[in-house]
Amino acid sequence: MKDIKKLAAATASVDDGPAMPAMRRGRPPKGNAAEGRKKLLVAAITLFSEQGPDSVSTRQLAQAAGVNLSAITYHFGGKDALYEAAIRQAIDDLAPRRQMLINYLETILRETDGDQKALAKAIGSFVKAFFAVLVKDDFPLTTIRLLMRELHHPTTAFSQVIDQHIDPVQDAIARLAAVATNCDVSDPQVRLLGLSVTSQIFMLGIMRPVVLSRMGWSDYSADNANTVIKLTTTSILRLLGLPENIDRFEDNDELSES
Amino acid sequence: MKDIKKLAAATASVDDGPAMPAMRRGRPPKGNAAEGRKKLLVAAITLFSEQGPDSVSTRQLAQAAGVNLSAITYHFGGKDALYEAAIRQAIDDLAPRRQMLINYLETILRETDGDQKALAKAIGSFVKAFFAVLVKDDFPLTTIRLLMRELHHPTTAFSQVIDQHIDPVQDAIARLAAVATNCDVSDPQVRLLGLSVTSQIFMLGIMRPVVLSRMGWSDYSADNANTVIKLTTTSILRLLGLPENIDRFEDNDELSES
DNA sequence: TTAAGTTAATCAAACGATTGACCTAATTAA
DNA sequence: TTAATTAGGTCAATCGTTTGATTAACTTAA
Repeated sequence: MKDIKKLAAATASVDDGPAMPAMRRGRPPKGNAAEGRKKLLVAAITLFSEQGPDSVSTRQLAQAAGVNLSAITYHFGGKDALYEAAIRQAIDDLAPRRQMLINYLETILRETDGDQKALAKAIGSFVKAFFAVLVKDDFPLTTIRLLMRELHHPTTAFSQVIDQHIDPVQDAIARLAAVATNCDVSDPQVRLLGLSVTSQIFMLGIMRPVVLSRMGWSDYSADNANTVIKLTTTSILRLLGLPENIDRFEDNDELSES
Repeated sequence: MKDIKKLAAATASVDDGPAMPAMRRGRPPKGNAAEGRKKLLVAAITLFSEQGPDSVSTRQLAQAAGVNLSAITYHFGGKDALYEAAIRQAIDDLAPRRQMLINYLETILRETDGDQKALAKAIGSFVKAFFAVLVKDDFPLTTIRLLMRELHHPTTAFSQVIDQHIDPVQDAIARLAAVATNCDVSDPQVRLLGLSVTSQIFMLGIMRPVVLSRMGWSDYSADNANTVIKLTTTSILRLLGLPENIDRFEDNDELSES
């Protein structure tokens, strides 16, 4: 009975979607173990960065990963567990860049050493450099979007993202804000200011459709990026109460002629 | 056959969930027509403000509205159509407040008439008044959240929200930003600045879990609100390049009207 | 032999939508 | 005036899909 069914099914072969390199069966050789697991994590980061666990189906995940449906249960135990693993993976993937960012900010603080003017200039350079990195092809936009989504729609993974990604970065930003505003790092206003400054950049991503619509843009490329960088630099310096007389604003801001 | 089934079902009576006032049958009297429609819209605004159409089921909507499942199809044609109707309703519900906000901003512009110092003071008062309104019980937080969600995860209703809610308000803010920075309203920088200023307020809502976690708060009440208002006021004035002379504490705003 | 992993088939639950029976105010016809 | 009809709406039951998860058979390196 069963054998008949199986045979029939074996010859059936419906659609396989996009031609995938056909997962090899059997036990994997020592070196490349749990390959399906990795493929699932990559697919999960991509899909969950756009849609949230409720709106992404296990079948979508499996197909995107080129993996059998049951691999999710086998490797992670279920969809929700896969989501948490993806968050964890995202945090780890970002570790090098996170550390670089923190080091950069610490370096600025160390090298400007309280000189407001120098600090302002360094931050201006930083914003420019940050956006330059942001538009590069290898910038992990998707991974970051996943974490942002988790922060916006918290699940059980929330505190992990806060503890291991947000807090370290925000602490560094707060230290910088403290120096800029001549306040103590422990001052609540300084922490909040750090978030304000950060939101100046992230607002462009979070409210992207609104910004593009308002500006009449279709993306952030070329000239549009320059407009954004110019304003963001000014905004951040102003938020921090730093002088902004550097290379920019040759036009009508400081000297009101009318 | 069928009659037997129906009778059996009639006496079955499983669970009805929370005790609802039991929708009356028959044709409604002239005055109160389409009552179920209205109840569905209210429930839709509430549920869709938190979860997005994909994650809210028709059964959830029907139960929250105290209405039969098929009422959704009957009144709107389907879940997606109900979502669009809810967006439309939200836009209409916000019309009075939207107009008041725009009028308020226009009044500020008219009455300060280019005086930067007066403008700064008026904006300071505005922020204070805005937050005062924000925390009142009748403030339509849920309705606004629905529109924000649509902007963040655009569907077919996106352009409606932009055209009828965002653009009018942002245009008014841009006019104010133009005066504050001595630029032309058509200047892209001014439009972007308007969005920056707005995001200073909305960031508190969008990134609420992050802000609360970073600040060690459980909500925005009392002292926490004061901290927020203080920083937001300063931030907005700085973003607009306006003087922040004002004594932020124990200063009575001229418009105590709410 | 076992350990590690893949695969098609299958399951119960939940999903959006539809149906036909039912109910009553309003309208029309006799 | 009253009886029939229609308009507007509710309701339980049901349909076909999709969902997340499980299973048993299969495959190959260790």
